Amino acid sequence: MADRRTVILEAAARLIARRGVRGLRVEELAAEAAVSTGLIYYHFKDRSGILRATLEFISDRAGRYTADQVAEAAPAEPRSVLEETLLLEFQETEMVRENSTAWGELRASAMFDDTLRAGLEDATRVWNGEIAELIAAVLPAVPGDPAYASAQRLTALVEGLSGRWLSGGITVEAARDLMLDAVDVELARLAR
Amino acid sequence: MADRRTVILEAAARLIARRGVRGLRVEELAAEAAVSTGLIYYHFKDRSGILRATLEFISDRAGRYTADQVAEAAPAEPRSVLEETLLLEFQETEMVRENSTAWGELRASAMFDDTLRAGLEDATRVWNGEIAELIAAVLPAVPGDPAYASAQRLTALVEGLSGRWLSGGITVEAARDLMLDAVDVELARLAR
DNA sequence: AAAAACAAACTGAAGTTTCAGTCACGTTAG
DNA sequence: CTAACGTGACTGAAACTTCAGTTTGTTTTT
Repeated sequence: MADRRTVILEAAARLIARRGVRGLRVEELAAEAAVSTGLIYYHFKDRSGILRATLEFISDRAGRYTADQVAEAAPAEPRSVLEETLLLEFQETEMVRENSTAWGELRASAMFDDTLRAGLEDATRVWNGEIAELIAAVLPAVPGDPAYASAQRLTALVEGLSGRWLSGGITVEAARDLMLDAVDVELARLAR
Repeated sequence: MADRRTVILEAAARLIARRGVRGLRVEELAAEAAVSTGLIYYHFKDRSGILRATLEFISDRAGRYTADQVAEAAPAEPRSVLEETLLLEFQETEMVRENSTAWGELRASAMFDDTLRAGLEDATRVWNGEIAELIAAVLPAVPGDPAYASAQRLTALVEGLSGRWLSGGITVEAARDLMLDAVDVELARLAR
């Protein structure tokens, strides 16, 4: 098993997904990680330190699983790579749900906690960049700027749709359909 | 001045926008509304009752200010009515920022609080319906279903972009530009 | 028209619970 | 040996909720 620090972070991600940042109790985190509260303060300065570290942990993990799954798949046309990558965020698996929920929570928390903003922005920029590159792979003729704008819209839409999915407003399937159409719409526009 | 119950709700919206749902303290709410803590429990059963009532209050108010501002404006082409309506959510005014922030907070909270979901879904459905109608006004030939799907994408995008705006990721101007292009993209697709 | 009864709105301090953070004291690996 | 790792009971402040009682306004009685 991973070292205790990692165990704590995994537990934090799980708990944030289940109860939200607002509902994260240090004592409960200790129980979930099967660890003492003292150890948590040994590894992380304070509650907000836990959150910051968890954000980093989650975005690392998200980056890893998207990269993995895309690499795993048979070499496909650029377009379906783009679609698959965006759709990875809409799956009924524990890890995706966990990551998405926690991500949404941290995004929401960042509105009131400056210390979270920097990390969130970096992660968002990286994500936008990845999507922009995938778009460029589909339409090499398109200059970078419009592609990046499309990427911003698509990733923002992922977040918006995730919010609705996770708060019970729509099903994963509906979210996937809406997302696919959005890709279609954006590419058609860029191709013009 | 409005009755005390309303005063409390206005104060709650202000405070949620300033400190977040998690940061809402009943005592602070009492102070902000210039009211005793007891009165809050007199009008709302408990803390979560405050949140539920505030959600309702906010979505009513949002409905009102969009309707008002659109009605106020000189009769315009349907297309710009649609654009204006969506852009109303991206303004650097106190009330819009307040509504958007509080809305985002409540959406996030709904992921973990079932009692908030119903209200949120209703409000979302109404909003989608309004946008779908505006789309139909621009393109009367388009059947309702695709128009509603476009509306869903556009409102989800509003939420996604709002999240980024309010957590400092992008400026209002950037959000507005991205939004306008999204309208363009969606309409172009529907017109096909 | 004055008094009495009643109800709704409201107060603020006290009771209770919850929770982040600490500390004195083990345990283990190098 | 010792430094890093780890424990869990404890603390104090802060927060939610309750409640006994006051004020204000309305209705009924005499």
